[in-house]
Amino acid sequence: MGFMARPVVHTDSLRQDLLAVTAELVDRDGPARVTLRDVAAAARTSTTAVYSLFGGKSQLLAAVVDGGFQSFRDSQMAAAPGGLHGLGVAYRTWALQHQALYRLMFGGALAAYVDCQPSPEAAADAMEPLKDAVASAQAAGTLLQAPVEMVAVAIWAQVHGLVSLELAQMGPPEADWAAAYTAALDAVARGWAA
Amino acid sequence: MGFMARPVVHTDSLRQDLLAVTAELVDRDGPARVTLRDVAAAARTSTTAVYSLFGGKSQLLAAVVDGGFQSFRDSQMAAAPGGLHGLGVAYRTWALQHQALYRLMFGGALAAYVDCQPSPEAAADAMEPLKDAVASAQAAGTLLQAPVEMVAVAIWAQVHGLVSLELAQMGPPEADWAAAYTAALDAVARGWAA
DNA sequence: CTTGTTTCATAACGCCGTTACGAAACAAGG
DNA sequence: CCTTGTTTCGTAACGGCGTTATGAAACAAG
Repeated sequence: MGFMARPVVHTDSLRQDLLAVTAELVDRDGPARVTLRDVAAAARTSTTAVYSLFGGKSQLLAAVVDGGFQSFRDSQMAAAPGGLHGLGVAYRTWALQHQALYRLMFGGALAAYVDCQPSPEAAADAMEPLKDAVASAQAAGTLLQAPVEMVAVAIWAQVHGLVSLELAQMGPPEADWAAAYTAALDAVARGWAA
Repeated sequence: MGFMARPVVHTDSLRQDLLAVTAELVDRDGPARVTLRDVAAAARTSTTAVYSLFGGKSQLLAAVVDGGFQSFRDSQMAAAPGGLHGLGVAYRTWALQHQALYRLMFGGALAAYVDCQPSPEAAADAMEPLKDAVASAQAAGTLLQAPVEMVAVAIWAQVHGLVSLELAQMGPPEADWAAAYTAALDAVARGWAA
């Protein structure tokens, strides 16, 4: 009676390979055209690996989304010294550099095409640098005294809304999104000023 | 040699039936779970009708989205007398009353899960009441003098971003979205004031 | 080398969007 | 009235998807 048998190949290293490969395919072909067979082939394994390591396509995409939120949070933390303005600029920069991922992170959850909602903690963690900046500005007396979460979510919604419309190509076709973005950041600064 | 043969059943009336049925299914089950077979069965026809009347599932969903934008524009026009604040309130009201449709209209285009992008004119028409209100406020001297389209798209992005985050259930779990929404509307008014 | 046990790749299943085919439904001509 | 011709659409087949079941592969122990 043997205890262990066939050597394990569905290891955590393969798990991260699958994550990377999936993120790459999402970025190249868009979320809709990513199939488990392609993912498995690109990672030199079979579709079974996705099921033994993630549970299914939904969970795989959800994990990719979570990774996206972590990357996004890192970029926000790196931009934190720049204050609210720096965070806003970094937000759009990251989104434009990871368009397909951003679409999946927010559009996927919105459209509910796949139940690939991020773990709530991932989204909350990504918002923390913004909340800190809001609290700092309030402490410095430059920002209106209002519940931190409310101000933060409103500012987040402003930048997310602009990036979202820009990526969805809504709004006027010849829109100068960069100009609109900076103008909106200024308006936010004035609107929430103490 | 007969000219006309079998009576035509794939008429424009059936076309609108399909639109209504699809919108209903989208609203009940979400866009992901809508299948052509279900749509055809609910409209008492076959899937062929979708192809002869729309061209395929993508165009059917795109038509539903266009109808959504028309309905949304009507609601905005009805709220136009209320000025910018009235438009903002009506925006969220409509979105909450047509959640699945709103998700499809904006999330679908964002995630690119289906190429169901609205016709650019439909989205542009829906923004016209807002642009008019911006122009009026500028003429009245209560709003900052800046390109109308830029101000309008920024304001739209603010309300869209908040509604989008609320529907995607992002942000703090016990958030008071109504309060955040009105606070954001006030901040917008201050930020873009003349 | 055989046995036993675990692990994963292959193949099958059901459902989807899409398309090809043939029956259905009528106008005209004998 | 029946046959012919023409147009139209419902049915059935096809390829591809996510998912699942099955059996071969790969080793430890006896």
